[in-house]
Amino acid sequence: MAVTIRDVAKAAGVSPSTVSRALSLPDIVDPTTRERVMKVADHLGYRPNRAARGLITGRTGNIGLILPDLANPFFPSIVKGIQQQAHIADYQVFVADTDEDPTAELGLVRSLAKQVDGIILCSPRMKPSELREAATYCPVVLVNRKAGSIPAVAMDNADGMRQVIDHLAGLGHRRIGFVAGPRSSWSTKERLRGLRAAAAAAAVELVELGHFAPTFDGGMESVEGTLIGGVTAVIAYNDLVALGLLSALRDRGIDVPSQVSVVGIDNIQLSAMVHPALTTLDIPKEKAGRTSIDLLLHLLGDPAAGTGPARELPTELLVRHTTAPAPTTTSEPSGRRRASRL
Amino acid sequence: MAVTIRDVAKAAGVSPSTVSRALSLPDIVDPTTRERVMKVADHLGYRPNRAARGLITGRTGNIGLILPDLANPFFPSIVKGIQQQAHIADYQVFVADTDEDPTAELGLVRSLAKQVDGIILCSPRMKPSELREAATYCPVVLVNRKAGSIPAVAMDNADGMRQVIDHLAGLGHRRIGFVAGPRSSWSTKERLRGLRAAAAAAAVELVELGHFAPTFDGGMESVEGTLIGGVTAVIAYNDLVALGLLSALRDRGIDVPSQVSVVGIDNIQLSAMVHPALTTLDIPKEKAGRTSIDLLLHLLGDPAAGTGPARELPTELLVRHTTAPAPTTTSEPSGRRRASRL
DNA sequence: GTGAAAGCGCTAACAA
DNA sequence: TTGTTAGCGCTTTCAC
Repeated sequence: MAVTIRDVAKAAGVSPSTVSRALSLPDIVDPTTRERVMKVADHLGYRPNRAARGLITGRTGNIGLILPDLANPFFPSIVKGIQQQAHIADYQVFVADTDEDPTAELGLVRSLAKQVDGIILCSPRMKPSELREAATYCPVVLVNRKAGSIPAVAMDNADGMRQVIDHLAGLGHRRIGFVAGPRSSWSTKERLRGLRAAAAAAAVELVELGHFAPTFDGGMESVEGTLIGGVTAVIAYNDLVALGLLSALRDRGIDVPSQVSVVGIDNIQLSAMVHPALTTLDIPKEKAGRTSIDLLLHLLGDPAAGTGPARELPTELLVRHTTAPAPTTTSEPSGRRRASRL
Repeated sequence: MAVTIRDVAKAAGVSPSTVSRALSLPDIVDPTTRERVMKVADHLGYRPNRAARGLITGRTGNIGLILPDLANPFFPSIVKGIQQQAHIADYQVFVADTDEDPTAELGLVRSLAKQVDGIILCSPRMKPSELREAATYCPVVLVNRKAGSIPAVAMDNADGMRQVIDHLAGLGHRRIGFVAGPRSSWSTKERLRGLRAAAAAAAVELVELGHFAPTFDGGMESVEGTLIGGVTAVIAYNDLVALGLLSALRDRGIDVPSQVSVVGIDNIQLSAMVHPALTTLDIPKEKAGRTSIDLLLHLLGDPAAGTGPARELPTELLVRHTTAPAPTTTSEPSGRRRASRL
């Protein structure tokens, strides 16, 4: 078997406890001894068994991450942010994908709870009561969701939606559609709320085009409603939906820049790769990941922490292609502005 | 603290070992006792501490997954495949992203080895000697790589490259470029080898356009070489590179369908989302993930397994848009075939 | 500053 | 079939 703390102790001529201390609390052991132990440990290729350590300390050195769908490029970005910080703090990350199944979330929390020091729930779809239950199993941090006093990292949806509406309104759009995500999505509700407020403030009409899966296919399905909605611009739940919608519009021969403008949310890499590029609301995804784990680690170190308000991350509208509405639909002149094909 | 096996034992009026058996080897315990124990355990919300169990059984119930870059959509697909199977077998998955840093791989293997029953190395960039070392730390399965007798899952690069070359040659292309990935990538070497063989067999000229990062940006950078290479078609290391190249070609005013054909590899979701869609070589990614974990679990159950030959997964060329070369460059007629813009 | 001993939660001999 | 005992690898009192 592998080399244990006893092997090191024996080889270094000290007791296991001394080895343990030399590694965990270097300060309280004699420098000479410490050096020797370190050297021997290194030489033998000793690696502490974290499970054994966890058994006694109650700390596993692992954190869990539960998210709806790794296939949505939005999430890998967050995972990368989390991994970076986790690695620095010497934590390992369990990743679990629910495949957009809200009922799977709580079960995953339960089965993960014992093996981790904390769990980051990314865009959880579960009900508030379940969220509260989840938080009883182990420390939890939320991303893209707020619920009671559970520590959370979210984007500033109100401000983000305002940016999008103001931008489109400024171009002359007066009737703007919103393709919503799943009903169970907190972001859907928040964005809807933000859009309504912003639309009212900008005196434009917001047309709610229904709920769709937060995927490319979901976006394609939303094309019907978009067409009969009589809108000159559409805001999609996220970039994937926006791209699906665009694809379907193109399939139907709708000339996208001139007839309809589409704006996404998330700024996934892909949104800049298509041609023409998609105008989208950037969310600092890796930063959200980093913030969430910072919050969690802070919480673990100081259980009193985390009761503060949720962190709100700023968003930024990336205008890549936008167009004024066609003269047919509104009275606005179709100016020299570029087209939001995508 | 949480409810332990002793709590259950006490409440059920049996010994801890009976509880343990009732849960792990239900067959060898009296049905009546078993029922009672089960009920009490369930009622108390007992969840076995896997770390403690692992300490004694030597099995953690975890598996590790190390991959170069979650931001490349190719990898999340594999992760999803792995997760599915892992979940069924009641395994948790540690995911670690190296950020395309080959030197980080071995370190991750070492730090993960103790906490997992096995590791899946996805597209590892490390040297064969390091790979051999990695395999000494814990059971390892390779994806997109072969090395000695280490169990592996790989695509059939030779056949895949033949499909691509035959397709392009059939359209009349006589001078075909290849934008290679990182030198440290095994796939780069294999694909190069396959391409050379296929090109020779089809009597077309293969122009090696250099090595680039396996990313969108890498693809963009490859545009220079592509332009001076005098090729009518380009095969990219993967879809991301293909998309980057296409974007750069478009930026330079190169009319992509008529002047250059581009073919990708991987069939990431994205390749079907762009317009026009990218012709690409499909790799069964989720299946690769599932196969790799099947291999690993089989290996864990039966240490004699895994010495067999590597699994080779079939690939399939998805022709979405392709074009014959422009008449200027070769003598081939530019037929009625469609254009490989993307 | 260091060692001996106890025990984290669990399973695997070995008895009964 | 079940209980008792020992111990996985580690940390942490408590003596010294």
